[in-house]
Amino acid sequence: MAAETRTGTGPRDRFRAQVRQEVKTAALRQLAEGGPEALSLNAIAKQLGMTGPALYRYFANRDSLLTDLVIDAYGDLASALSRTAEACTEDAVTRLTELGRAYRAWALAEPHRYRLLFRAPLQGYDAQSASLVEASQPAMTVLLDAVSALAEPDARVPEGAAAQFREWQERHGFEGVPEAVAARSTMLWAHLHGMVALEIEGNFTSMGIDPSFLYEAEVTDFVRSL
Amino acid sequence: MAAETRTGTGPRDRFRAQVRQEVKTAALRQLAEGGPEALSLNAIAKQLGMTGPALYRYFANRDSLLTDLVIDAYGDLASALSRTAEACTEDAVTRLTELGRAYRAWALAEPHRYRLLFRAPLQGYDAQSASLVEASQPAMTVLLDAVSALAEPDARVPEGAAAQFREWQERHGFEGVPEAVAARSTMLWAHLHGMVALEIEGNFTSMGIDPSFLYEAEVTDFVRSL
DNA sequence: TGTGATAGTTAGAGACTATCACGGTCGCAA
DNA sequence: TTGCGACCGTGATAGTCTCTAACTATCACA
Repeated sequence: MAAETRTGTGPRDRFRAQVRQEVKTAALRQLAEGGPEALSLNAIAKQLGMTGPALYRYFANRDSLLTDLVIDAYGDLASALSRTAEACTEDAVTRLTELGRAYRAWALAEPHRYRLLFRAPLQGYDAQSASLVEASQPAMTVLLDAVSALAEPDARVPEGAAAQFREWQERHGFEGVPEAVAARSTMLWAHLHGMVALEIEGNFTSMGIDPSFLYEAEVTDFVRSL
Repeated sequence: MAAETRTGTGPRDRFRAQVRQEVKTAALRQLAEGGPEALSLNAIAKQLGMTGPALYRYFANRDSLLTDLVIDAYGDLASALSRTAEACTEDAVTRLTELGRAYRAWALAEPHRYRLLFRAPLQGYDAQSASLVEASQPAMTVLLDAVSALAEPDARVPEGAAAQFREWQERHGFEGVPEAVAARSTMLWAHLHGMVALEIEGNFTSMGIDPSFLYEAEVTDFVRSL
């Protein structure tokens, strides 16, 4: 399969990597303009000055390109979050607050990529989904760390749920964290996602409301609840 | 335009209405199986025993059919919620709690329709979007009522935001409700949506976690915060 | 300098949305 | 009852898309 990513070092491999990158860039532009349905391999190829079928030398198919974009996006989100966490040298409360803001900021800056991440990550439940779940972990790690600095580790979690969280943590190497912290982190994620998802889909715009202060309230409420 | 919905009463109009309904039913089945991308007018027509172009007598185009489905779905959600609210004769706390559960239950029962509602309701910002926003109001009304029975009406809301909520309420006839209640209701909606959206996209499944207890915690936390 | 892997092309199958012109049919009014 | 007009459904067609196959040109490297 010529469409696989073999990481060689010859000039041909470097050329290959560059074209792949150009394809992805063009794809992101298309995504930003017309949504994921508008992503057309044909159009991308034309933009890069080649014919449609040439792209299949670089990506096995449309889904494969999308998967690549998703993985990149997870990486970007994670590094944006961890940069924020590291830059914030103050107390744990402001660090978590800043993290919440950074989450929204990233989503608003690149709504099409955010949508790509959390809209239907597992459309095909096959092999790829495993790598997608894998790719989503670093971002979760940042959240977990920030929450665990604040949450009381002994809050009670129903036994069944606790076991599920323990297993999940073991599977992904979050083993130092109490289940209560994992549960609270997941709820924080859900809170942030709820606001952000409604916002980027235009629900607040259509209400004529600027959700900034709602989001702020959301974050501070959560931090206070820990 | 033959594709418009003229509401006459002759036999021809009744036939027309029935075919439109059959088309929508087939569309929902397709949607449930393969997601919104899989919705194919061609396939629907074949299922109903006609050729593709015949469908254009009933719906102007693919988007028009989808818009119809969205409006129907809003109606269904609203009536599911209001049925729950009316059936619950107990105190305001359990009524709001039941409402939260009903919201999730509807979304889990028909994830494809829930997705249709909150995924990209305003893809084209033109005339249709107004009717979509209109269609989403009844469900919001139920939430507002249930929250206003509990929330303290004098909680402070930043002045700018308060003005926005006042305008929004005026536009849609929610005028009896204090702005603080509107703000809290919106946050409740965001909470519910956050959990539900993550759940129906399979994020908890891929974590191996049953989010039921998280959702319960979500709802009770919110009710307690009022 | 020759050879094999790779990049890109054209042609084409099989989907799809959507438009058009045509013929059949049904309802309704004269 | 009859005739007309509105409406339904069809086949043909344009234009889009993904993806495959066969072929050619080119480039790296031994």
